[in-house]
Amino acid sequence: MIQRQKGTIDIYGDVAKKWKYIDSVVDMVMEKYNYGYIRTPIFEDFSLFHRGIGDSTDIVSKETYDFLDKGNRRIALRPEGTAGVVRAYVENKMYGDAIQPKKFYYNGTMYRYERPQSGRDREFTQFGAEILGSDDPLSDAEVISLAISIFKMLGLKDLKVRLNTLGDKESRDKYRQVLVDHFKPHIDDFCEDCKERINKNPLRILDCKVDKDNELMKTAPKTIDYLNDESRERFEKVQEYLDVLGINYEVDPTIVRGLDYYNHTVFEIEDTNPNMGLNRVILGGGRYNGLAEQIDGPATACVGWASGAGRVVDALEAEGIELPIDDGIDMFFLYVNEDEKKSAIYYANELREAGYSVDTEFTGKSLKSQFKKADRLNARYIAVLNSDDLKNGEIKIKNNKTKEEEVVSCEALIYYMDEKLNTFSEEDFDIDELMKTKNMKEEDK
RNA sequence: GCGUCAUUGGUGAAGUGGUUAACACGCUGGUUUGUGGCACCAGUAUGCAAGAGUUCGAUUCUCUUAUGACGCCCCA
Repeated sequence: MIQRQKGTIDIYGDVAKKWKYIDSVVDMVMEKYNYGYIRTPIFEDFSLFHRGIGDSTDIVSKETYDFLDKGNRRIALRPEGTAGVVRAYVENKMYGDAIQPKKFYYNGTMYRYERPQSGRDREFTQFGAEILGSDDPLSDAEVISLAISIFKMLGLKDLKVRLNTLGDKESRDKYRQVLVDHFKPHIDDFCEDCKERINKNPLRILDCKVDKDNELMKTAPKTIDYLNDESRERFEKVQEYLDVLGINYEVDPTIVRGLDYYNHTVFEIEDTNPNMGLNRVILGGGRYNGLAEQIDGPATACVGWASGAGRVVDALEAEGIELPIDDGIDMFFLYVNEDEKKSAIYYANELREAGYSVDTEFTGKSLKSQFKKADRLNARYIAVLNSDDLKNGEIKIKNNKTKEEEVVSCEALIYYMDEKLNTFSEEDFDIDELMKTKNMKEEDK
């Protein structure tokens, strides 16, 4: 049997409805914040992701999903969304557009050649937002606020925003050296991995799981103490804006980014619900003022984040949040013989064109099993077609909630459904009441 | 790339070196010859991830491969 590829998932049924709902919330909130949808290719030239990453991590050597195509081009499946967006920005010379900065969002699949584990697949979906062309601290605060808006809209409550700054390049380099000086003399007390990290990526020692209780961890220098004045003031501004926006956050000096095009603000949002697995971070982002230049574009100040949709689904699950997903169909048609079947497809089609969700059986099974199916589909109404009724130009409609049956004339079927299912029926929509409140508001003015 | 544990029908699963692979749900049909969701009855894996080996004989033991869960590395 042909199986699905390692680290990939099939999403269907009720789970697919969740994903679709998340997508719709993302679209809606992004639009509110005036971020334009951008869609870049899933595969790119390998060097787009390779460039500037260097040998300090395993990223290139083992985690990029790459291959040679038939034209001997080295292709990489995108491991993240930002590089493609920046490439598109540079290639299409968007830095020349009248409206600046550019604000984009994306939502799509990403690929990493990794061993699957909890919260980690080889193909996964991320949505993300980027602001290209602004260095103002407000842009940092805005993207965080945007992220919180999305998660709030979805109903997530157990959120924790962790914030840190790496400072500018000068501060960053200085800090790195101080950190090495701090750990180096005692590195023998640390785990094998940390002995590697001291040379390759010293910032990562800070979030080592093995040595987290080591005394040197607690006394380790903090990025914040090695910022130059400009970087410090910048970080304070970001926090001021977050305060105005009413966003709770906590400054956490262990949040780092390995790649050297990152600077200044970095942040993560995690779901602290105990039902989440070990991988609780549902969003990560930061400022990457160095990236555009690395791919031969003009120096461009950028900030953004990406969120793993799969982990958001996990978080919704962990918090036990029921999404307002419309379930069920408006009408299910039952029939037994061929003439009734033809009427069923005819009227089903009419209702569908009138905007109702309708289904019917392809093969006439027993009435019993058709009733069962109507129940499973959560049909609000059931049309029981009967040759004798049809001869009289009538259809029997059963309300599947109250079990009441009514005989409706065929021509009036759509009007009948309009009356029964119209969401703007007089019961829920009292125009007089609305006018009253409107007038009151106007009086207030 | 490394490690631990797992893989039995449509689903949840029990089980054993030996001629019929429990039980439950679901599904199909019937009791009820066109009004269901209840009840009762019947049917529903020549098959135990794939391949190889050990054996008189393997779903059960061994090895390889694949996949899954979880962890390490890494996490752009």
